[in-house]
Amino acid sequence: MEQNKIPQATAKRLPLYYRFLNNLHHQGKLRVSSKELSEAVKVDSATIRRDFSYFGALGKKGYGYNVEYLLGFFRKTLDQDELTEVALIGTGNLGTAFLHYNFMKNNNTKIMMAFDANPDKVGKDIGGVPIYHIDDLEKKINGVQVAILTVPAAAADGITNRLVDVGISGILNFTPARITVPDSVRVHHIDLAVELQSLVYFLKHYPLDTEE
Amino acid sequence: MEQNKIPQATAKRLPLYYRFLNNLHHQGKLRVSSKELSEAVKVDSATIRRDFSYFGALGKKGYGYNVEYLLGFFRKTLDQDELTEVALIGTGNLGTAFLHYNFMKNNNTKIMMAFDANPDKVGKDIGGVPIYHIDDLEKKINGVQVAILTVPAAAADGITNRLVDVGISGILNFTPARITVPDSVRVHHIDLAVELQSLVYFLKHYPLDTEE
DNA sequence: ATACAATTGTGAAAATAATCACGACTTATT
DNA sequence: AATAAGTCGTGATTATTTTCACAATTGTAT
Repeated sequence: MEQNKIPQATAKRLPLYYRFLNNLHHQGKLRVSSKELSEAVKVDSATIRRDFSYFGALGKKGYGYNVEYLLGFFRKTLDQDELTEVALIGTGNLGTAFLHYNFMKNNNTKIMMAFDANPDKVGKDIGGVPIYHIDDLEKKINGVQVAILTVPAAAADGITNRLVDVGISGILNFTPARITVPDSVRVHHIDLAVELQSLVYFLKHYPLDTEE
Repeated sequence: MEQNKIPQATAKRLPLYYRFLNNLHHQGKLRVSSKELSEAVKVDSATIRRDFSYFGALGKKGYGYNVEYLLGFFRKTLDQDELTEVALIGTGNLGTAFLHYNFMKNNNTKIMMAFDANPDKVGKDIGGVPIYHIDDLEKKINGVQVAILTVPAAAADGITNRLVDVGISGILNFTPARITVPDSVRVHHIDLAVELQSLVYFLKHYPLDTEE
């Protein structure tokens, strides 16, 4: 389960590579070079070759990479044969956007259930995902390892604690709150206001002609 | 407009610091140490001190940082006295989430207008933001520097080209498409499926007890 | 067969970022 | 005053990530 020593920066790019390889495969493309892939995903070609090299020699010199082979390899590496079950907490607009997003298309990842505090929403479903009341979190979540947190900031800490207690492994946190969890739980923060503000800062302070 | 040499990693954290300083200020806190701030924003305290040090000596040894002073300093540094106007393209669930988000609360950033292809939405407004037809993009967008792109992937390239032609400076891209722009335009990609997939990968392949 | 063009995989170098660790200074306490 | 406790700012170090650049290999064309 661990082919160790893959740099984090590389690991973060793997799902991106995987999706584009899927696209290429659907387009019927048989081979691809790091240069082509580079133009598609906007990552330097040397970086792509380096990333791939952590998994061994996946390509052929003078030829490039066989799309089908590479795709198969990444499917295994990204555990795409095993379904990952996800719960979504908070069915506001952002949460609803996730419920309509078909993660199964490219990734073997499925939102199994959603929770909300609003009784009008409970019992219905969105995008085929049933909505339960947040009070029933402990009763229903049984075994789900990953949670997407799209609740109001004020509710973030309370729900986080309940998720931790119920044994969640990972949380994708879209609230502005920087939640506190034990070391055994992994949290990725995506802070929409920070992202916007950060883009603005770069625009104003960095030359309009270079890097990233 | 450029106090150069701020590392990108630091620049990305500035909006986060700014928001938490705002919180502290609202709570009536007068001083704060890098250690306290560290616990709140989940960034190592040495990193925080280093980040601040790029702007000079903002704190006092043995004391910490004066919240009000630091807040004022960051307000200037982040150009919070100048309004940043934003346009949002695509008022699906994700776009609507942004329209309800009050960026003005902490940041002097405002979504001035939204665009959509659906005639049923055109002419209405969401969260006080008027919705125009996407065909009127060139007519209406006049002068706006930043766009948030929350359209279906298939529409991303076409709209990007139109935004570039109309002289946009920055795009916050939420579509899975890796859009192509000239060097004079800055794009930040936030790819929801990749974020989710990447979290799952880390869970399965990295020891449940260490870093980040 | 041979030559040419394309493209990988990777050692080495460079760039970027995080962390350690401590001297210097500030405030609080006795 | 003197001492103790707290905290910054930063030189130095370490870690991580990106990029360069090229020998080795492959496929294609003649």
